[in-house]
Amino acid sequence: MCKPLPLENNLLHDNPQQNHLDVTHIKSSCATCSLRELCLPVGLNNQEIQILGDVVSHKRKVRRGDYLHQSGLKFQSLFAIRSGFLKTCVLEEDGRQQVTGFHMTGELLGLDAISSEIHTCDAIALEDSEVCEIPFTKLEEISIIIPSLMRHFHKIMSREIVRDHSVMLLLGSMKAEERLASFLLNLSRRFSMRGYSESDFNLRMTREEIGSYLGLKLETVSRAFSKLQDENIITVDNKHIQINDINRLRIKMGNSSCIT
Amino acid sequence: MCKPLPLENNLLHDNPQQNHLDVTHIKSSCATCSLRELCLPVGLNNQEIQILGDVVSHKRKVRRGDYLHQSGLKFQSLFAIRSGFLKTCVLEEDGRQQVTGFHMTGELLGLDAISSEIHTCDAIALEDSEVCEIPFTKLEEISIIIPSLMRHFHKIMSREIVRDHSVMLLLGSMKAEERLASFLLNLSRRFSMRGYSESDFNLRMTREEIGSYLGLKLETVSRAFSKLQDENIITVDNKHIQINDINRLRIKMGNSSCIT
DNA sequence: TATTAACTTTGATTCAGATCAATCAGAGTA
DNA sequence: TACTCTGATTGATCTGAATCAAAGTTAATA
Repeated sequence: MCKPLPLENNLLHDNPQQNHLDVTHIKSSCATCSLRELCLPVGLNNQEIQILGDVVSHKRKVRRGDYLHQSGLKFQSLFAIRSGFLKTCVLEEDGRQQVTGFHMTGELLGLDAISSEIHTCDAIALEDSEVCEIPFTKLEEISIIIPSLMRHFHKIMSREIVRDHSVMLLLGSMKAEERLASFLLNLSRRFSMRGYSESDFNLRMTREEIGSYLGLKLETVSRAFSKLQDENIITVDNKHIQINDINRLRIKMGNSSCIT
Repeated sequence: MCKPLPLENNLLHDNPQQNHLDVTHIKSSCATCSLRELCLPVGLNNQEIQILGDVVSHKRKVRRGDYLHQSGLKFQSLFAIRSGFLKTCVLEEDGRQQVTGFHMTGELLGLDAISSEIHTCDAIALEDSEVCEIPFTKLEEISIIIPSLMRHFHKIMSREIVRDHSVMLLLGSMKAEERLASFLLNLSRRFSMRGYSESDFNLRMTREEIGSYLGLKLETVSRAFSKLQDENIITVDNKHIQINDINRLRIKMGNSSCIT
């Protein structure tokens, strides 16, 4: 545990090249553990790490199926995922629901709640997970003391906006199979960044949840899986996915016939 | 000109109640003009206004059809819209395009570019517009001096994330007519917040651009307009829209028969 | 003002994905 | 071991939106 993984949506990376600081001097308590992920490559000195450590101290476990936070509740803290896998979803009064994201180690949850100080979506663990709670007021306070942290935080928020835009592109202009290909490639890349196989992984979510995220019905998701398997691009065994030909999968995503 | 409008996605409003500061002492140069929108209700003192004023000094005009910024170019500044109307859109190598938003007075553009310091989308004026350029590095610098400004900036970024999530909900789970209803209600509210009629306005964008934003083809958009007109909910005369029954329009948006 | 180009509407047809339905597989649980 | 429940697959059918096509309208420009 506590290995310094390369992560994509965390407070950790400004850019990948800055990834080599020696932090072996940090005691490996669990709080500090996530701290390493949070502050590592921002280039903090010991004193700054100490300051940040006082903020990011509270750890929390979320069992599979439980809420990390719920829409409508007061916002206090951001959550940095230490381990596990969660989904976020918004839902309307009329019961309409939309999965807005799947989140894994190193990613930061709760950004949407900053504006109104009330959570606007639910975060639910898809497997037993661990998060570090980061009281937001305190984070803002120390941002003033540690400008590089502030800068990094801004980048994380911005990255979330970019991600959302690419989901909008997907939902607005891709066909079912293209959406699934895009989804698998995204997961693949994120697993790979964390040191796991990019071509062999287990899905944590159901077909229905994938469908919600991709704007498709579960049957359509299932059919798209089968289609990709028939073409020998992937191998599907329930939740276990193997990517046999990642290039062809990329082509599946890209070559829209409808270049409207 | 330079009237202090109530705006939704700007540096101005923390919440609507804070809207009554006397800023008549500020000289009404055009830069300061946008400044009033930018800093007003964050509760800054004169000295702080001065500091901010030095940052938000450069004004820029964008003629209809011109780019404010283009995907791929280096990011330097955020842009606060002083007047006019713009669209932002992302496009893939394969020509796929997606309008990610329509933006009006008081809104802030360029947030997506903070993460990579390169613009990830195009911003194009749909009518002659004026923006204030805000060098981002400087904004971050003065955020350290003026914490309430930083806090406000975080809320703006967060609000953009919330907005994107609601577009994802729209694209992922609404039918054509519901999407259009939702779109019109959103415009209506935003015009209304700026002191314009909520029930009578002119669209700045084409059916095709609406379609791109809503994940529909232009013909479908046109048909949805006609349908709403046939039901006497709205009156459509090309780009001129009148909402005759805003409640029924709300129902159109909400009562999905497909509560899956 | 005439001419052209861009945009909008409407109709006919097609098709991708939703819906309905049945079966199957796997994970718990009694 | 059987039983139940949830989730996945596959087939048949239906439907909303895309596509194709043809006018009609508006705005831009000479």
